[in-house]
Amino acid sequence: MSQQANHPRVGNVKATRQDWIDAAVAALERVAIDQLKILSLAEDLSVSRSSFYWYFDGIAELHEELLAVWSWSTAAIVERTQRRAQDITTACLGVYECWADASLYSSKLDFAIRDWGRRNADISIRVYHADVERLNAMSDMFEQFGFDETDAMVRARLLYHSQLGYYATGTDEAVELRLMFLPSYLRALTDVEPEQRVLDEFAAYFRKLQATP
Amino acid sequence: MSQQANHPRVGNVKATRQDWIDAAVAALERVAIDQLKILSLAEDLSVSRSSFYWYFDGIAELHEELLAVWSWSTAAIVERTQRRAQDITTACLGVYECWADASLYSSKLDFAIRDWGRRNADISIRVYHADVERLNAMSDMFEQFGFDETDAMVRARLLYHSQLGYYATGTDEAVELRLMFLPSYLRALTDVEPEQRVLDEFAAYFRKLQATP
DNA sequence: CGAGTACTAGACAGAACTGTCTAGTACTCG
DNA sequence: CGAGTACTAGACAGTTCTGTCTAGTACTCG
Repeated sequence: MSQQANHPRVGNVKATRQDWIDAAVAALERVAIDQLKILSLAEDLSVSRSSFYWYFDGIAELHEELLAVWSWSTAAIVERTQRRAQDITTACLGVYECWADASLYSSKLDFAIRDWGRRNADISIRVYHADVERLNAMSDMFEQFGFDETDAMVRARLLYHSQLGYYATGTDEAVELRLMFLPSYLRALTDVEPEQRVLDEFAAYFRKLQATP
Repeated sequence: MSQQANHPRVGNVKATRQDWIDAAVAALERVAIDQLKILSLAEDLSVSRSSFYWYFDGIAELHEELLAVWSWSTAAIVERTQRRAQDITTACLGVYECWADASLYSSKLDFAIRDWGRRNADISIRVYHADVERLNAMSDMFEQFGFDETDAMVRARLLYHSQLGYYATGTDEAVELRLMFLPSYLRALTDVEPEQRVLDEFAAYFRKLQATP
C-alpha cells in the first residue's frame, strides 16, 4: 500500500520517514494500535529507537500518517461506484474489484483502524464518515439502476456490510471458491440473473490479480 | 451478560471472582484485550490490585473466563436457527432476535474477542470454529426452506456477515429506523415478500425489548 | 470468645516503554 | 579538505504495569 517513493538513501541514512510508516502499516496487521511500539518498529528496521524522533514528534504524528494511508481505500471504493456500467451486475463487480485487489483495499488495515475507532472518539468519527461516504456511493449506484431509496440503501448495506463481515470473521478463501459463490451473491443483491460473459470477464481479472501479487 | 449469581458478600469481601469477570467484560467494551489491566479493574471495583491474585493465578485465567462468557452467544444463535418456523421469513426473524437482544449477543464483546483473535493464533482458532458453527446453522436453516447448498450458504453469509459488518461500522440506529429497513432486508435474503402479521409480531417484540433494557 | 477462613492492603523489585539530551558518524558541497 | 547537513546511538530519568510477599481485617463456627 506504499505510495510515496522512498528518497534515495544518501549519507548516514538507514531508515527514511517512509520506512517507519511502512513498518507501522505492516505492524498494524499483527498488533493493535496501542501495542504499536516505537521500540518494535526500530527493531524491525534494525535502527535505534531514538532515530524515530528525528522524523516524528512522537507516536501521534505516526498515527496521522497511518490514517492518511487508510483513507486512500475510501477513494478507491467511491471511484468504482461512479463508473458508467452497462448493468447493475457489472456495477457491483466494479466494487468487488476493491475486495479482490489488496492494493486498493486492505482489510487488515481497515479493521486495525476500526479497532482503534472503537476506543477513541476522534478516530471513531473519521471511520463513521468514511463508512457513510462508502455506503452512500454504493446506494447511489443501486438507485441509478432503478432501486427505490430504501431498497438501494439495503442492497448497498448488504454489499458493503457482508464484505466487512466476511473479513471480520477472518475468512480468506481460495480464488476459485470465492468465484463459485459469486453468481449467487450477485443474484441476491441485484435480483437479476448475471450474464455469463460479465462473470467470465471478472473471473479472468480476479485470477490474473491473484497470480501476480 | 452475567449469568453466574454473585455469592453473598460474607466476611471481609469487597469484590467476588464474578465481580472481576463482570468488570473485565465491561472494560473490554472500552479497551483492547492487551490494554485490559488489573490495576484499572481494581480501580473500577475500588479494591486493591493484589486482591485479584487471590481469585486468579494471573491475567490468563481471567482471559479464559472472558472466552467462556463470549461462547454463550454462539449457543443462542444456533438455538434460534433450529426452531420450527412456519416460513423462511419467520426463521430469519428468529436469528434477528439475537441482534435485537443484548443479553443474547453483545456485538462489543464479539468484536473485542475478534480483535484479540486477529493477533493471537489460539483465539483465532476459537473464533473460526464459532463462525463456522453459526454459519452452518444458518445455512441448514435456509436449506430447510428449499434453497440449494450454494444459495443456502450465500444467504446465510449475507444474513450473518451483513450483521457483523453492520456492527463493524459501529452503527447503532434507533429501533424504528432498523424496523423500517427490515422488510427490504428480508425480501433480499429470502426472495419472498414478508407477511405483514409476521413483521408486526417481530416489531412488537423488538420495541418491547428496547423499552425495558 | 478465640481460632480459623477468606479475603484485602501496601510495599517491593523488576520489566517495558516513554521522551530527551549529548555525542557521534557518513555523506555532500564550496 | 574542512564545514555543514542529516541523521544515528546510547544513556538518562520517569511512568506504568507486573507478580510476590507480608501483615492485616472482618466475619463464622465450635
